[in-house]
Amino acid sequence: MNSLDPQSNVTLKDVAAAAGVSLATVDRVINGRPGVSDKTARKVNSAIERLNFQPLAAAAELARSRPSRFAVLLPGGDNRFMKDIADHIRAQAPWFRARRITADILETNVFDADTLATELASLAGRYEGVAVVALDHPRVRAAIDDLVAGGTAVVTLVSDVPSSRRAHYVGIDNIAAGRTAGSLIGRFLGGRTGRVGIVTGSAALRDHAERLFGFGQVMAEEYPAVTLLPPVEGRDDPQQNRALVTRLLTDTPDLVALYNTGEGAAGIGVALADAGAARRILCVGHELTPDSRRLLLDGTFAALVAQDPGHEARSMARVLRALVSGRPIVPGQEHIRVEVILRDNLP
Amino acid sequence: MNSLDPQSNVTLKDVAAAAGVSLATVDRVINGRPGVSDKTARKVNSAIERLNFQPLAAAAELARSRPSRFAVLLPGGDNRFMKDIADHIRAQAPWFRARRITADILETNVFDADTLATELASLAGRYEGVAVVALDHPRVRAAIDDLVAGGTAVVTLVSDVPSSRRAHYVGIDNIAAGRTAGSLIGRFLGGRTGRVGIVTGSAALRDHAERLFGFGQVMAEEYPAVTLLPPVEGRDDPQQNRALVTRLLTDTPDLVALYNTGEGAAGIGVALADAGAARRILCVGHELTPDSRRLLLDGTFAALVAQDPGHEARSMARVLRALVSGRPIVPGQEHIRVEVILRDNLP
DNA sequence: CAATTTTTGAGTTGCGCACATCAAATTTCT
DNA sequence: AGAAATTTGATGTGCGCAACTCAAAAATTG
Repeated sequence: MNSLDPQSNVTLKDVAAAAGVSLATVDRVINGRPGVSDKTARKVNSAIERLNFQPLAAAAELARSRPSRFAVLLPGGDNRFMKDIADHIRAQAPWFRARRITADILETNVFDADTLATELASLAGRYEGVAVVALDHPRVRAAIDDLVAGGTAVVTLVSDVPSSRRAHYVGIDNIAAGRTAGSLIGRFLGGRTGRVGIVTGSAALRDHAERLFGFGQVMAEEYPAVTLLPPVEGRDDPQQNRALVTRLLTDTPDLVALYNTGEGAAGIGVALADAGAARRILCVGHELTPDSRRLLLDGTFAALVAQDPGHEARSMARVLRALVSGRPIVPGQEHIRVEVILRDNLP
Repeated sequence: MNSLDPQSNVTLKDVAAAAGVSLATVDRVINGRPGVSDKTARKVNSAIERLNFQPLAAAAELARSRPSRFAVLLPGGDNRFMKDIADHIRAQAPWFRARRITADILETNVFDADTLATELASLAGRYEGVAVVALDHPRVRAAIDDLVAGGTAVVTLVSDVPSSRRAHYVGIDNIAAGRTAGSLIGRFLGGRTGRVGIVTGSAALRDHAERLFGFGQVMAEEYPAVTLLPPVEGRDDPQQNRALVTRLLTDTPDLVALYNTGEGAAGIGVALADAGAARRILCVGHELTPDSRRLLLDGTFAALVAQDPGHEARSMARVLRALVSGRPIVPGQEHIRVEVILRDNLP
């Protein structure tokens, strides 16, 4: 038998007794208050180690009881994936409430660096924690760094700004996601040759760009017999995507596959259906939405590479809380997976 | 702007005032204590609704403060996946400790219904919550039902006993997992025909049997040109698997793919390497272990269908806690996904 | 109507910790 | 040495709720 945590009734009082000091001193050490000599601090810390003291989360929370304020900055517009994230954050309401956290979901134009940077700057001092779907741009990076310098915990969401001082990135490795899409297309083609069309939202978005990069990497390395067409930009808009794919289909007789790095799968579905090519062209896209789900079920898309917006919403909340209240982050738990969704493992 | 939880300082006192009753009465209603008339109970409940009262988790926990005891019954032996789960449960120690939960990890022979049933019966009264990797057998089901009848919260882990009264199943849909493996093999074969070998642990295990079922379903429906060989049982043992696969390779000239429903991938890898067929035969297996990871990286396996043991360990803990302390379960969060792992999206 | 039962109020205690305050002890400086 | 600064102790309060007890009020009964 393997007993976890046999007897952990170790309280601050026990620590104080073991260290031969008063409760007040233990409190000073633990909460980093001034006025403790190094010697006593060491005594206390060693007692904590020795007794394996672990503060009771409930009591600490209750006693602290100053509510934390979080802000989540999401792109406006009608991006379905972002709406899903927002919904999952709202679904967390009980979790937030029980922890005395208020979360404001703010919409903004994340595609404009100035707007985003200004918006970020306006949050300083008003929030303890900020999550942002960020554009990777020097001005945005500076705004993030300023927030961090001001004592605000900042995490990036879905799209990262690696060079900034953000404490954490909640999202997937988009290069790996692109590689995964590439491997799926390469494998599914099973030796067939021809051209592969690429529909992307915008090359200016870091996540899309990284997916393209990973995709190109794998195709070049593993499937050199397949030719990649230059990416066409549809801004994640179904109408534009439809027009672009229709043109691809007429211009490219030997088109064998399509890779969509972003949203707007519905437009691709319509274009393929119109051309009667729905199940002849191999399609792989990203993110699970009502549209992409439908196209996966009817066989238009062979697979989706996705990230779980619910997991991201919860991970964001946990990480921000951990950051502002100085508690540990369970490793592994916050790793967002690159998921492969076929018709058969649809959640 | 979308503010979550604008001002939720609603406490029991507020509810009492709003309902025009005393704190004691509110407490009686909320905690189901006797001695409250229907009329007052309704008044209180409506006040709770109206004010959107949500008990502060921390305070409730602190006040309750009777430690909960959980038991986790895992199969003994050297199953790597089970060891991973155990490790992830141990990694939860701080989480458990902070919530005054003690968890005992018990090993037993889950393959023997009598042993397992006896073991389960012995837990009655000693634990508030039990998680068990269960064999689907009438005697085991009866033991689970007895535990539940005695007031113990029971969840099944990894392998379910659907007909029992367990409150929850923490694990994947194994039929979907088998279907996913089937689709991967079918797609990856890309029109090639031939025979597919199946290596299974034991047909007596519900999870393996369900995977076989799902796999067979997809292959029959979607890829009728491919012939499935009868499954061979290797008991998840690398040695046996090696021998079985070696025989398959010599006996079946037109073997094009292998499906392993369980563990022991290492044995398959050795057999394939010995026969020089490592990257010629398409292999799909289950679960991510050091062995399967290696074989995925070196190209022997094309894909793995997996479940996240860390997620399962955490989900089990959350669900048990929710069950014993009557708190809500966040839907979605406890759904264990059927993951597809390629070389490119290895975690 | 009185006697009983049921329902409600009022209050206390404690969970373990954070965060004060004030006084006492100790060390450091002049 | 005395004065000043630093370090420590003692003690209290409150966070919001659970879980009691005991008495008072109301409703039900004979």
